Amino acid sequence: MQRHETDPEALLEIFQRTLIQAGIKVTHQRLEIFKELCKTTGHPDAETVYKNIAPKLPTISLDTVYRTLQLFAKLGLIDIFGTQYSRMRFDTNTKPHHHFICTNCGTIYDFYSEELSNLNIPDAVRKIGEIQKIQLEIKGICHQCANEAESTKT
Amino acid sequence: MQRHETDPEALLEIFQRTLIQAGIKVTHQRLEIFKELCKTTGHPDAETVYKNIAPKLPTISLDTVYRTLQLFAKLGLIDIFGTQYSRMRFDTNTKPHHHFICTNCGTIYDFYSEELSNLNIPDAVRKIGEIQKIQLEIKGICHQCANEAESTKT
DNA sequence: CTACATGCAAAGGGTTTGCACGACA
DNA sequence: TGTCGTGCAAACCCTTTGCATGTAG
Repeated sequence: MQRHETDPEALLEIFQRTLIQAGIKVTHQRLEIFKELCKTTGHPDAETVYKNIAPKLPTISLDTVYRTLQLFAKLGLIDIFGTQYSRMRFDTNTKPHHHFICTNCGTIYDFYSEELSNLNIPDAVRKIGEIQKIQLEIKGICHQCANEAESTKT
Repeated sequence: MQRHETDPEALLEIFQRTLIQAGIKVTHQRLEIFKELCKTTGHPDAETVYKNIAPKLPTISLDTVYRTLQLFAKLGLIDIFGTQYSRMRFDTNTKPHHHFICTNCGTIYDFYSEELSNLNIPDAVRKIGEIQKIQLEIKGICHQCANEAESTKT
């Protein structure tokens, strides 16, 4: 079962418990970084987090923010977008299509579906902004990687 | 109207015409890079393209590949994923949700939809690999950016 | 022939790492 | 008090840029 909490206090408690269970110290920096993340919407980048907590922690450094965020991700407290396979990728496929992204090798597979290309978009989205492109993004492990893992087992 | 060609020759013709119309020279390098992209699936990164054409163009350099790919993207011949907002982004939202990504400021907005969280995934996808996570990714311009652009016009 | 494209090498920006000091349990 | 976490600075990787030479039209 997944955690679906939104209550700040509940989140903080989960945070503390998770760290303690993992034998990791609950430092001032880690606490502030986590609180900052809970507060923010818009999926901030490391520098934004850094700037926002700087008033409270004047001596913190950007690399601590990075290290802490990676730690949180390992503990399953947060999600990270972007780095693991953040190299630019290129393709000539200009037909409407969707993506299957292998989280192991980074390969992006295209697939097509008329149904998925004609989805009902909730009104909430129009309140956010003007839509240019809609794509389904499916993450998983491609069979090729799965097979390689299998054959390496031996 | 969008281009939906798959025939290699048709693609090459469009390629040549597009470059000529834009007053851009059809060099050996550009041609090979484009052909390589047409041939490949899996949205290669710059280095992969570079390695694949190296046998044909032993003196080509990686930066030419980058420059050429950016040029193609500007001309609308290809799509690029990843660089513009490739900084890592973090969030604590572990509820099932979808993303609206502003292509101007890079902000990621979350939205929710029960309907969209229970989509029919085509069988073709299962042939690619094991699914871990399904998210809709909507790209566009958020109202905040649109408003700022408006007020700057003056 | 001339302007544009390329190759080289070095710079740039975001992220990661090694090391010694500092702080939590 | 011992061990883990932090800050500093330098390294690292991918991508971009400046400049002189090469080449398509």
